[in-house]
Amino acid sequence: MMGRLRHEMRDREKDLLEDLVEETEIYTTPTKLIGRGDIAQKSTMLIDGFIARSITREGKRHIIGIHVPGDFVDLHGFALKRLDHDIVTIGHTVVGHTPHARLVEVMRTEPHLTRLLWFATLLDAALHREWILKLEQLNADGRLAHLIAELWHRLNFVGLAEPSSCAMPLTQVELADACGTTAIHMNRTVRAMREAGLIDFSRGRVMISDMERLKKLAQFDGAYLYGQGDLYLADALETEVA
Amino acid sequence: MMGRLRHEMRDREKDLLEDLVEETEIYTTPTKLIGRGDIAQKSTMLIDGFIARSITREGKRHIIGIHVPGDFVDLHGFALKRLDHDIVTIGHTVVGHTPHARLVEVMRTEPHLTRLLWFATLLDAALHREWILKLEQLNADGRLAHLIAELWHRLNFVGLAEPSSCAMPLTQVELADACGTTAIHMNRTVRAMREAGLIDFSRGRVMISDMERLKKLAQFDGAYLYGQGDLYLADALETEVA
DNA sequence: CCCTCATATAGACATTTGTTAAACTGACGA
DNA sequence: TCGTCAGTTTAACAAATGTCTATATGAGGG
Repeated sequence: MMGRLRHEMRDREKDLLEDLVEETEIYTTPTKLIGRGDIAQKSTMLIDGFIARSITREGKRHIIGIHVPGDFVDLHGFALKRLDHDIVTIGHTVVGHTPHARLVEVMRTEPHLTRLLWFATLLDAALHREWILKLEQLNADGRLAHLIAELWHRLNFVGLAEPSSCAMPLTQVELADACGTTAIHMNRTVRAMREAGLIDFSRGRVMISDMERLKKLAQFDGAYLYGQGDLYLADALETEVA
Repeated sequence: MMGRLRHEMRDREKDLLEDLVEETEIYTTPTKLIGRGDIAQKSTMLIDGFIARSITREGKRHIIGIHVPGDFVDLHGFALKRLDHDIVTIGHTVVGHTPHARLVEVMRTEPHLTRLLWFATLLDAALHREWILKLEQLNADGRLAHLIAELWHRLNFVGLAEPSSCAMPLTQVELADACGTTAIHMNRTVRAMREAGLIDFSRGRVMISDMERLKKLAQFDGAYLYGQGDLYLADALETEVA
């Protein structure tokens, strides 16, 4: 969740952030990086691929958030004693790690970067609110459309989207878990949207044939993603340092 | 969202927090305190009553979060440029205000309290995740049960719940908006749960006849509410000051 | 090359939920 | 006291979604 904050950083902070990430790891199969209830000693930065936050209850898995490259996946796990959900990789994934001791050090010595870390968690919360709205407001096709539109925009923010396609390695089961429906109904939904000429999946990518219609179906706004220049306090506090 | 953090504070910080709140206001009718898109100059502390975060889209209102006394309602609005949703009062409500300028001052001079403010927003995010799960996992009766169980526990945290009842001034329409269903279906659900001897509403309160059955129906865990002693970083950073 | 497994697809049916329309209740002000 | 209005309740029907069962497809391993 740091990717979209880069433009708020000074060069020295970008260097600091780079230094925070170490111990790069690669996963090619679905892997649970951190489990619910674990007390993590480090936070995870997603470098390439996708990561889901998920909770399994009554035998069913639910995906409550998806991360794209550039995101700090479990920054909040650094402050809250134990994580309330699992962190699992999707597809081919590369992650870096930051020991919490390093973050504590940053909080002591780098107040401005500390605020950016805070803002990163606030952006997470804004994404959560949009997911709540998506689930309350839309039915299955709208939810799928919304998920695709959101991921395309977020990937586009970090330069990883094509004009009418982007990576989408989620299986239909995972799409269902993220939309609060069943795999079978998700299959119905995918088929209907494909036949309607809206989207198409192939080899881990999604082709978006009609972005406008997709966004309309999803009632997708995008303002909640908070693009550049939307950070308020960053400006207010900037004066203190300048 | 500060209520449950009080036990993490030192006396001086409690005083500081008290000082932050000023300009107390009382509302007896539903009032929109802040609107989506507004750039707020102050944050709102809920002192008594209830407040909902809501978004109206396509003529339908959706509630994406409910606050209880002791919560800092829009702390995030202090960092994000504009709020992504409305803040509306429910029933009889008393709020206090804190100018953002005061919060900026706190961030500069009170690092420990600043962290607690951060944690408060992280607890909000944890609540959001539980709402996502509730919407993905449960159908209407489970969602209502979950909402009631959550609010009872949160009110209990701040000493405002009776053993088998608590305030619940939401109308059935509002309950529906918070559970992602229609008012009519919510009415069906309320009736079924009343006939099942689970709950009963009367005069702005809900009686919980069978808390265990209610929690089971809601698959309610409660761990996500993060009771006392669950803050991790607070301890880690404490050593730095001691 | 075939086997095996995860994934995708499909049909039939049950259940939940949405929609529309209408009536009922209680609080409150004219 | 009588309307008025927000909130609640009910019924009948339509649409969306879940469940169960079964088959098809496609990639990877033996």
